[in-house]
Amino acid sequence: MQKILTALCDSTRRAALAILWDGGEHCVCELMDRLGASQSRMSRHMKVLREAGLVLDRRDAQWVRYRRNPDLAPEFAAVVTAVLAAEHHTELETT
Amino acid sequence: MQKILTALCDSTRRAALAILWDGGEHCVCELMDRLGASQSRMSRHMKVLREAGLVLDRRDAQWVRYRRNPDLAPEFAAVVTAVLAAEHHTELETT
DNA sequence: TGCGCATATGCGCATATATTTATATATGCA
DNA sequence: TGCATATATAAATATATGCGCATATGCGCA
Repeated sequence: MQKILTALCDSTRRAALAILWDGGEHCVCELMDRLGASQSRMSRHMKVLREAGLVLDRRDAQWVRYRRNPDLAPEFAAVVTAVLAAEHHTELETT
Repeated sequence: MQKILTALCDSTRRAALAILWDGGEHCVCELMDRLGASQSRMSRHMKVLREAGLVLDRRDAQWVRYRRNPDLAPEFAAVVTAVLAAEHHTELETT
């Protein structure tokens, strides 16, 4: 629980989760580009998400592809979904 | 959003929220006792919750009574509820 | 084997956050 | 007014977090 909330407490990590949450696979370089984050920064953030159990990674040739962890306990998945939904909601208001 | 997640990122604050989330009013001294927190610590934690918009306070004689903010936007209330539910769930597992 | 791309990590710095101690403020009551 | 209770806050300190830079590692390809 604590690790998950800590992971959710950073906007770059939430943005990465928002991209991954559809279930697709995305490599670190794609996330870097889309979020405008430096390489080391992106890598570290993904490590936090991985260690919180929110995402899984898989090496594919020279890339590492991240994806949502499908085995995340439902009550934790609900937290992530609620946070992403709330953020999406407020973004729409701000725009 | 950021303030709400920061507020949720501390176990003492989550425990206080769990007590307040039923809608009742509770003074700081009660929260101190129930959570085993020192006075200044409890006061600061409640300030974080208040500034995140999660709770409201009201002075009643020499006490300050805190309660859940009923006007919290539903998408944020959903986040809090999901977090408290997840925590409650894991507590049951651990016990 | 050597090179280049993709990713991870150690290190140091700056900033944020939490905690304790001490003190200040507000209220009720004698 | 003076004291007790309840709460807030300031100062000092410890700890955590995020970041960039440099470097290491893994992989494909020539």
